[in-house]
This record gives sequence, structure tokens and C-alpha cells, in this order.
Amino acid sequence: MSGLNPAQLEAVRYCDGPLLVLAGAGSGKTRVIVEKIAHLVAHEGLAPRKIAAITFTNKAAREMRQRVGARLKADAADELTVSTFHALGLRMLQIEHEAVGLRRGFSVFDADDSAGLLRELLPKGAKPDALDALRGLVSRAKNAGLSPEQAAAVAASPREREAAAAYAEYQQRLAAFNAVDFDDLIRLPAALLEADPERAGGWRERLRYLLVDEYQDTNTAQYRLLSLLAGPRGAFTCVGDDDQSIYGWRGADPENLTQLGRDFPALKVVALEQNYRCTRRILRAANALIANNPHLHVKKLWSEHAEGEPIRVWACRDAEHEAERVAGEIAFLRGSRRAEWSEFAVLFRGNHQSRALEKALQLLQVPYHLTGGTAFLDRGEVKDLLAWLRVLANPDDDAAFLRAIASPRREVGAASLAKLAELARHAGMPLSRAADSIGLLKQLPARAAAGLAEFAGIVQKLRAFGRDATPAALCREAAERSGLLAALRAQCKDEPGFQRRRANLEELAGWLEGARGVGPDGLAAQLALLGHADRGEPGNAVRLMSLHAAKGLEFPYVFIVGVEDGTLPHEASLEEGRLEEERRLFYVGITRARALLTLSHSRQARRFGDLLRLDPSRFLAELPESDLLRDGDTSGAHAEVRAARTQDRLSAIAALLKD
DNA sequence: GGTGAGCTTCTTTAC
DNA sequence: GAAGCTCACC
Repeated sequence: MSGLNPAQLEAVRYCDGPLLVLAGAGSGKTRVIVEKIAHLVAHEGLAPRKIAAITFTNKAAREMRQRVGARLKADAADELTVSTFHALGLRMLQIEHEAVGLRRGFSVFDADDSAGLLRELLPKGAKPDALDALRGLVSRAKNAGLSPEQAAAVAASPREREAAAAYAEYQQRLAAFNAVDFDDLIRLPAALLEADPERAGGWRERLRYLLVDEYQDTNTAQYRLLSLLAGPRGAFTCVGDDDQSIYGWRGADPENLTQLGRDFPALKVVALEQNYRCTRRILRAANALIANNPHLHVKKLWSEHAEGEPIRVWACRDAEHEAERVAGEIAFLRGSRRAEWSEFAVLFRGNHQSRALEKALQLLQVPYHLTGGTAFLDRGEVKDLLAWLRVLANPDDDAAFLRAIASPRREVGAASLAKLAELARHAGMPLSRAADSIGLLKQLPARAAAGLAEFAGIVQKLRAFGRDATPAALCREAAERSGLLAALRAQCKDEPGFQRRRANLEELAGWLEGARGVGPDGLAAQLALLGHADRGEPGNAVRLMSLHAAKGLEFPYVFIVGVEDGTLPHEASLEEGRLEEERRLFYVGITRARALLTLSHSRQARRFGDLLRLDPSRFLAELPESDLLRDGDTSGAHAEVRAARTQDRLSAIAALLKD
């Protein structure tokens, strides 16, 4: 525990009651959590398996597990619960499934699945924004911890009453599919513990101490789950920073920081204000930026580090130009500063911004690792295989059935499926059981019936195979027997394309090799929680991720791209009251940098075919000019380079780097 | 009636 | 660049 400052030490040692640690960026909060876990084990006599550390992203959970693993003995670290709120909720539901009316093997619907369900509840031809609005209303109700009945009771406007009715109907359908959605992973366990104090007591026995990271991002349902698990004695440490609250849009309520003091009057508060991460210039810029937000408590982050280098601000022509400069600079810096690739991170507001960067990095042969976004679980072939796994675990999962029956195609089309759905509804059975019923199949066209029977046969064989095979083996067998692999091979025009897709499926299976304690029933549910591209070890590679995904991480060299008005702050958040969160997002980005920070923006973007002029982000004007180093107009200064095509320019840079 | 090619439209962030 | 859609072909 050496090297902790007095405030950190206090936070680690205080175990007599509820504790809130207000931890500024870079103030060593992860260190505090890790040391506290070690302290609980060594000095409070708590078994590691009775301790749960909760984070908000899978990335954060992984990093945390790694750091705890380095600090504790390996077997002790293995017994700890280190997971996201959602993964903890899933574990609770898998154990308590009967109490909430779920059967073994229940599915977890991802955002797409639940959107599909909700779409059916809307009148035909409803606008897409009607769907988005409904999704938002239902999700908000769930994140506030409201059941359908409660939502109906508090509905104030006709719109809300309609939404509450849709929520109730949606919930019924989910139940019919033996499925829950992401929000239910929190809401249902919380409601269960609330309704059943004895059960709550049992869980408190099971988890004796909770450590919650990024506490400012909890929503009401998560807060309830936390306080129910911690119980009246308040056996928890929450660590948070209201300046890093960036999940308001999914119901996070920084108000929970104040609520904690009301619900647990014995709450002790410790503030960590020394920053160990950033140079003074970076910290000064961050402080200056965040000072533009209203604050209840003004934190004064300070650092003993050196002044450091100025923050570089680049004006680029467009996103491609920006990506080239970033990629070229990373390659250059790695050489000139003898840095590892993994010391660089490029952060952006929206995941789509990664595309230009990937292209430029590929051309320079810079290894990179992309986290988040639509990279993996959103790939068609991965979703297909996942749908098969879901059908295998959960015969009631109609959404999965509909996807699996169509991949690969087996001459069962929309019309036959509509007929099947009709028959299934009358018979009161889910689609996949109906597809297995000879009586029902007779009422369908012969071709469709044959396809359905074939499907049912494959499912049966795979279920039998899965009874005594590892999840990974089942996954591979399913890819083969379903015909997915064969269809992919036939579908792909080029061999590399096929190999890439095959590798994606193999990766899905590979991930399951490492999953501990996941049976065939829980396998698909577990996978649904896996962050989209959030798999595999990044290795020694440049990290590309969204600003949201970057929270909790740090890098010596950080590039933030797309620092334009409309991108950061995002144009959907320009209105009054939403700008603060965008500012905090930028604050999070800036404070990821230890040594050198580069901010870049484009002057123009191609959107919907035509060119759009972009202004630098208004947030740039909030940074102290004396800590910035603005470049000249490089796009004007290098007219001949600008004229060259991207490809040529990049090979020129690549050639330069070789020398 | 099933399938796939080709069209348009829109792209915040995460579990 | 992906998902939803229409439409022509089998």
C-alpha cells in the first residue's frame, strides 16, 4: 500500500460504513479500488468471492480484473466478481430466473431485437422517429425502475399513457419469448430484491462488499440495485466524479451522488484532488474547460508533474486529411520518441469516424485495435450464428428463430412465416415449436414445410450435441450444421472475404473457450452482453475508440479528432442544457492524455452528397490559448500535397518513414 | 412465393 | 456501409 497519499489511504482503510470517494480525473481511483480489495481480503478477512467490483463497461471490467490480478494471488483474483452492472444482473437472473418468471436458457434481447419487438406495436407506416421516441420512453421508464403498472400509474400525458400501454404489451411479448432486454437486467433483479427481503438478505450474504466505479453514471434502477445489495449497513465504496458524467442519455443521474448522502446518513466522503496523470498544461486546459459548467462543489485538481508540451490544435481540410495527419504523426512519434504503438490512442465522438482512421492506419501498416462500434457483434454472420445459439438455448425466442430460419435461406419466406406465426398463435406455442409440429406443417406449402422440418431436425441434433459438448464446440458445430459456413462460402465472391467472415465466427467460438461457468443455456445471453468489438487482447496496437469508451483509460499520446461544432458538441446536443454533457465528454477525452495531446478538426465534410462547412468546436475557445499550439493552414501550405490523391500521399509518408 | 440485386436513407454515445 | 425497401427473375 506504499505510495498512497493520505486521502487515498483513508479511502482504502475506511470500512466501517458507506463511503463515497469523489475522485477527479487521474487521481488514482482505480488504484484505490484495487488496493481496497486487497485491504478487504488481507485486513477485514473477507473472502474474495464475497466482494464485487462493478464497472460500467466491459473494457473497464477487464482492466480492473487485470490490475487486481496483478495485486492479489491469482486464485483469489479469480474468485472476485468484477463485472458490469448488467453482467451482475444477468448472473442474478440466471440464479433467480424462476422467481421472475423466466425459464432456463432465457434470451437477452439486444437493442435491435427489442426495437423489432416495439416496431410491431406501432401502427403500420409509423415514422421511424415514432419508434425512437417509444424506445426512449420505455427505456427511461425501465431505467427509472418502473414496472409497466407503475409507468401507467405515473403517466401524465396521453403520449405517456400510450407509451405505458406499449411498455406493458412489449413486456408481455418479451415474457412470451422467455426473454429480457438490457434494461431488465438491472430492473428485474432490483424489483426482485425489493419485493423479497429474505432473498435480498441472501444476496447480501453472498456479496458482502460492493465497490462501484464511475458511480456518477448510475441510473435510478442501478442505484436501487446497489442500495438493496449493500443493505442498511451500507457495505460499499462508490467512486465517482460528476465532471465525468457522460451517460445522461441512458438515464444516468448525477443526482444519485446527493441521493447517497440522504439514503445513507452515515456516508463518509473522501475527495481525491491530486492528479497523477497529466502534465500541468493538459490539466490546466481541462480545468479551464470544465469551469464553464455549473458546479455544486468546485474541485481543484492539481498536479506535481512538469508543465509539459503545449496542446496541439490542427486544422485539417476534411476527415481524410485529418486521418492521414494523425496516422503519419503516430508513425513518426513512435520512431522519434521510441514509443510503443499501444501508447497511442485516437478518440472520436461517433464510431463511424473510425473508418477514415482505419484506412489511413492500414495504408501506413500501423497496427491498430478498434474498440466498440459496429465491428463485431453487428456483423451479419455473427448475428446469424448467435441467433442459432439462442434458438438452441431458448425454444421460445421467436426473434432468434426468425433470424436463424432465414440464415441460411431454406425456401421459407415471409409469406410462409406469416402463416406459421398465425398457426403458432392459435396453437399458443412459440414459432420454433410450431415448426416442429407435424400437424401444423401440413397446413403450409410443401416447400416451406420441408424447409421448416429440415430446420427443426438440425436444431434437434444440435441440442443433443450440446448436452455433453463445451459451449465453444457447440458454437463451431452450429456454424457447420446450420449450413451457415457453406452459405457464406457460396455467398462470398472472393476468398479473403470468406476467410474474414469465417474468422469472425471462429472468434465467437474462441471467446467461449475462455468463458468460465457458462453452460449452453447461458451462452447466448452471455454473448449478448459482450461489447460489440470488445473482445480479444488489443496487443501492441494503436487504440481507436469513442470518447465514451475511453473513460477510465489513459495514454501517453492522445489524439482527439473531429473537434468541430456539430461533431463535438454533437449537433443533436446543441440545445440548452445538453451542452454540459458534451463538454464533460471533451473533458474526459482531454484528461486521458498523460504527455502529449493533439486536437484536430476538419473544415469541411461530405454529408449526403454535398460539402458542408465546419467550424472548430466552440469548446476550443474555452481552452487557455497560451497552452495551445495552433498549426498554420497546412492544407494551404502544401498545395501540391493537397492535390495528390490520398493513396499517393500516404505512400509518400510511408516511404519517408522507411528512411 | 422465395430470392437476391439494386435502390434509398440515415450515422451519438453503451450494456 | 448497412439496413430497409422495391422489383424483376426463378
